[in-house]
Amino acid sequence: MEEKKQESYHFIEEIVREDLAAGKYEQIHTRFPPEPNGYLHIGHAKSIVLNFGLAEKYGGLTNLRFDDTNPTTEKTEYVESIKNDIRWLGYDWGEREYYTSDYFEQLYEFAERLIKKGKAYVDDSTAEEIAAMKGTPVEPGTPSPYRDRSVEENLDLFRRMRAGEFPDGSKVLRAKIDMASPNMHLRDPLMYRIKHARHHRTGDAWCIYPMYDFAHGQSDSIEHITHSLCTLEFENHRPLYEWFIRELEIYPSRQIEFARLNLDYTVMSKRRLLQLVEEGHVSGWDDPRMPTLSGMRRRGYPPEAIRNFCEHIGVAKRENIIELSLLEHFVRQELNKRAKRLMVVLNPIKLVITNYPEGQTEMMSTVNNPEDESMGEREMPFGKYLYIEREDFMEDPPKKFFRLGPGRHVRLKNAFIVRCDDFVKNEAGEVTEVHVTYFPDSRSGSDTSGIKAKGTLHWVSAAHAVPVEVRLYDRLFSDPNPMGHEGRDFKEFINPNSLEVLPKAMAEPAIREVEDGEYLQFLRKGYFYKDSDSSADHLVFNRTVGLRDAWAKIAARKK
RNA sequence: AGACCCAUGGUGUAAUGGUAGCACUCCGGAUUUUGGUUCCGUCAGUCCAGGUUCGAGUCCUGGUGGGUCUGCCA
Repeated sequence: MEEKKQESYHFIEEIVREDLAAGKYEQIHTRFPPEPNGYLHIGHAKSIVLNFGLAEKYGGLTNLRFDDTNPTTEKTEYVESIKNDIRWLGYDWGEREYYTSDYFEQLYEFAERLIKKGKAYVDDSTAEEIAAMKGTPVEPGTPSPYRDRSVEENLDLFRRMRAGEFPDGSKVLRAKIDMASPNMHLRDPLMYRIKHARHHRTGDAWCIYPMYDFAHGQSDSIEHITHSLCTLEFENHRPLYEWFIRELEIYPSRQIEFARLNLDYTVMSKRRLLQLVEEGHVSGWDDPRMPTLSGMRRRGYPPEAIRNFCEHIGVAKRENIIELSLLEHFVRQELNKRAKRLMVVLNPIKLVITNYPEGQTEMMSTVNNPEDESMGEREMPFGKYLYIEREDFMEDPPKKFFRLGPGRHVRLKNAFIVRCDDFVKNEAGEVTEVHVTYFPDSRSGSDTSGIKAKGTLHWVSAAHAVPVEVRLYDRLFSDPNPMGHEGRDFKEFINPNSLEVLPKAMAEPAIREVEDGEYLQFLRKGYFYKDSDSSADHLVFNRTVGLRDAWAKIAARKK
């Protein structure tokens, strides 16, 4: 018997399927509409995957549209980084790259149309007056004294606004809807404001700019977007979105809202991220600790992992905070398949093999990736003096410690089994050297020693070691929800130890051949990625994410 | 205070009136020359109160809790 597993779809996909089944559209058309005023973050990735993914799956199209209606915050620099990030995620918008600013003339014409219908008017009130007359959710607003200007006067004034006759803030164009609506967005919302500012694309052609509410839905309509997907905070805007479309009698795009992505131990708004950058809490938008796509790329997150993550978190209307461990799960899943294994000792301590001939070097063969035979093998030099991880030796180890301690045996990965005989301390009481004897007949692949070693250590030949800088990262905030504390600033929760620099880790010689963009695993230490700060003689590696670590859990529990 | 929206294990998400399932996390075990990977398993959930129904996580009513809105930002 074949058990058919019922596929389930999220509510937006359900709507799309119903619309398609009902023949409402021949094909769906979505759009990803960033404002070019900052860098994309993982929250945008959810929207990108949703919009592009849906269209891809159902044979539709997705437009990339820059929502550039505010000339004072937007820059071409951001346009480029946004395009770069979308491409990196693996999506292609083809020729469909649009700008709301391309529609300024059309939007202006829409506005005149509403004025002529008596549905829009020019208001000379100040911003403060308009705010005061707006009322509150429980008290109706009061109509502006300019609300009943004639169509002719409104048209004349609006044209003169466009012509640049009036200074910033002196006049606005408002939709004439309902000053008593319980929905504040319907209390004569602003459509246009005067801004004598240079726009990054239209230059000085305009001095009036449409507001979001008078630009977004209309742009969707112009592009014949069938499903306009946005986040929950626009829910209250939907009646207005529909009002403009109805009054203008233009293509009826449909707005559907879903819950934005939140991750624990970080913040996810451009404003907050900008603050972290400007105040120097991080090195930039692409700091590897940032939840930006550029930060994650620099840290070594593969785009496939981010996509998988976005596809698995679901789409719903309920507020959520997703655990970072879920994202890390997808990162590890991807990296485990792909990362080239290397041996790098992060905190070195010297290991001396007392019975190994002085000056001798032999090559040890090791696989580049046990998960992928096609990645081949490489040779590692082995000698009398090695580096091992400081934490792999304990003078007085507890029971479950499978590593080195006086009298204990351990396997040096892809080499020999050694027994610890002795160790050397300095005046400060720190262990500086560990002395072992090796068993020549225990060589990997031809072990006839019969000795069992419970633990396996990574190592690097001291004579061939390449010093590198390693950067370890922890979560940016020490609180799972830094924004969730009323009356407290999110920056109070910044984790002061989110970056740890190890200036002199010791790597095997193969580290020199690591290419830019290559995914790595430093054996037993985690996944790593060459940082852009690297130069030929100074290599820097970011730890993308650690390995799951059963011992760390046991050790932590003991305390 | 008013309108709109939301409520399922620790987290996220399914179940479209008919056996509450999946993933992550946690915990335990097997395998392992990475305390990794892989495999197996355990614990754990429908906000509350009524109602409709043979049957309610699902529908209705009322609560409670949370979110959004009172920007010439998007």
